[in-house]
Amino acid sequence: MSGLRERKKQRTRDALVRAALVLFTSKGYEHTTVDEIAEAVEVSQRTFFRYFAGKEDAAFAVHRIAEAHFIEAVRGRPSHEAPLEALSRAVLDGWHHINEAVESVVPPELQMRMYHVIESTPALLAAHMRRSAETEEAVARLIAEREGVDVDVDLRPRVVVALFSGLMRLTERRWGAGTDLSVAAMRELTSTYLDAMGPALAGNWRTEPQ
Amino acid sequence: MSGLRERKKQRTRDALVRAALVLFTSKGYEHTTVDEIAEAVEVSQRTFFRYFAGKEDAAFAVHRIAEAHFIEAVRGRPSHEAPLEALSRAVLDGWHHINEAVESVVPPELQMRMYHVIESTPALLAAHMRRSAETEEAVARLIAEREGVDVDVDLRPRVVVALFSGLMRLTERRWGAGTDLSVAAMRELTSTYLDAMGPALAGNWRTEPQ
DNA sequence: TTGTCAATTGTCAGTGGCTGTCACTAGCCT
DNA sequence: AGGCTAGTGACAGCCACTGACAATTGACAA
Repeated sequence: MSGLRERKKQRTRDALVRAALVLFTSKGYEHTTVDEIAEAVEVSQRTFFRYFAGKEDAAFAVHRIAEAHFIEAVRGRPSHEAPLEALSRAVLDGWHHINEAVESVVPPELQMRMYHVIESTPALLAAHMRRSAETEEAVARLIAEREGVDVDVDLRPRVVVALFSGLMRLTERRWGAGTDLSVAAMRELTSTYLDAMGPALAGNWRTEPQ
Repeated sequence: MSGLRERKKQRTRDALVRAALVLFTSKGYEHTTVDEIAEAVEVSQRTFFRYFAGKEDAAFAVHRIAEAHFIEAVRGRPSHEAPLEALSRAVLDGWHHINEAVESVVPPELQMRMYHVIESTPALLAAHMRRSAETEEAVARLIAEREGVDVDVDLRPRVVVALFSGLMRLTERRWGAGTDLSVAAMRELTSTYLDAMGPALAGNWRTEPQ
């Protein structure tokens, strides 16, 4: 199964991710060079690029795990839940499981700080948003499947997901801007914003201030 | 007013934008080097970087104009319109004016093809989404002002804008994926997706298929 | 006009991300 | 044991981008 070769490879990869995150969160993403990451793990720069497509790729190594878990969480929602409900619960319930999966590679606190770095580094934020857009497409297909409609004919799957994603990006942004970077804070923000959806789409805000 | 110096600068800048767009749309963004752009306008590479923060910045020179126009369009909406209505109309009506403003710098057809390049170039798509996020914040403040609420207390401004933006990104993506890159096509897609908002958020899709 | 100042530009040198190539080492398989 | 090959290091090179300094040129006053 897992020969010496493969295990060594996995260890090198994990070490690179950890070293990268430690450096990114301490000196900042842009002020960290690939050479420094490679040196910290005692491999050549060339080897770093054999594991990661680029510096950016290393920054999202952990994030990738979280995304995969979110998709699985959506897939696991009981089919009687309405689309928006399923998405909301997948996010709210998913956070704990995501953290479990992640901490086998890096300490959770490091990952939380990395979120902050991503949010405050333009290049990483941009990459993050593009990645989210890709996830969006996958989730839209999932929702379509759940509801038994054709994603290329019925607009609703992509529309709910687009609306939901817009809201989640807002939540992330507000979470990153704050000081409480805990999972609990994220959960609370998420439901607060979800609850604000209805009122925000209401026709007239002035007759009934919130 | 506009001395020789300033006019010359403007001409150089416009020439750089045009050269960049022509090259980006013909050879692709990544296969175009800054040297080539500079050479096409007969300035040094260093000069290019004095006009633009980077290659990416040149790619969005036109886009920037469109964004500013959208914000103005929102500001110009009569105050009796509900927030979502104002945003929708600003986009739908805005397209024509945006095109007018843009064509003084580059031919509209070139700009349309550039949209396509942005949509299909990961690095540019990422940058585009980050830029949109910044616009989002500005629009949220505008809406808050319109409705006379505090953007840091009332969640609704940011929420409508987040939802609306999610939908607009979806529209852009679908538009870019299609073959009809006309303004008319964009307008039609926009209202189609806007109309799908209600049904998509409805609790149960199965009882009443669309 | 002409001299002076300041803005604009070109040149040069250097950093850092990223890639291709090639030889070498170390795990794997018969 | 010995050949095979994945993984690696070393080196060279491309390109985006930046800082420093010198040359040029428009602006403006004497």
